Amino acid sequence: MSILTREFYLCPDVVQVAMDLLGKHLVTRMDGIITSGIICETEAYAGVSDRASHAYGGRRTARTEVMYAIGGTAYVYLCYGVHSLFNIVTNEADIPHAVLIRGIMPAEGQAHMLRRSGKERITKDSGVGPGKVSKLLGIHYSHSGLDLAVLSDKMDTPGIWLEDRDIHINRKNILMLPRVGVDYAGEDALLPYRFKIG
DNA sequence: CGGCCGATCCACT
DNA sequence: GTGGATCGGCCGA
Repeated sequence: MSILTREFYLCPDVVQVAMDLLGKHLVTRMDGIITSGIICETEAYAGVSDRASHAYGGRRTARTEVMYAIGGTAYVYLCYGVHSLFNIVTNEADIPHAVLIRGIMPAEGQAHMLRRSGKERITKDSGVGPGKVSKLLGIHYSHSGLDLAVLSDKMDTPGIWLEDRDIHINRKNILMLPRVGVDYAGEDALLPYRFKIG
């Protein structure tokens, strides 16, 4: 087991990072409660040239400013007024690449996940859907800007990080698909920037 | 300041 | 398959 370090997130190829994240554990510590899931679906957002990205054209707003932070920073935003969507900023500072985490397979703390989601059982798709990822793991848009590579040692502060627990996903088992919900992006909506374990 | 709308989810038909 | 929920962010006036 090893915690993913800054080096992992600094990779200049956001598409590569999106694929490498499959099989990694996404772990949160909220109010001292640890929950985690194995990442099974991601989407890459390729910065200023990507019409689907919030940073397209170099746009900077109060919300998206964190996308310009150094790789390994959390970018979480509110979608449809209801869902917090969790992204991992990648690449060096001022290059606003990000990977949206679209799905996890619940691992540790499943009882807490059930409580957070109001469901009775964990099923195969309990953690599939970007809103559901955050719901299960207790991630809120107020956590935007958290550093995923340098953890606070205070148990009572929110913590989000990733772990490599030696799960290797063979490239042949990665499905490459168009991204979801980005029809407004014109030709970029067709890019195969969505990755899931097949 | 007002109005529109979204990198979604779920209940309901 | 469809539509409502729900509200912060973004843009135009």
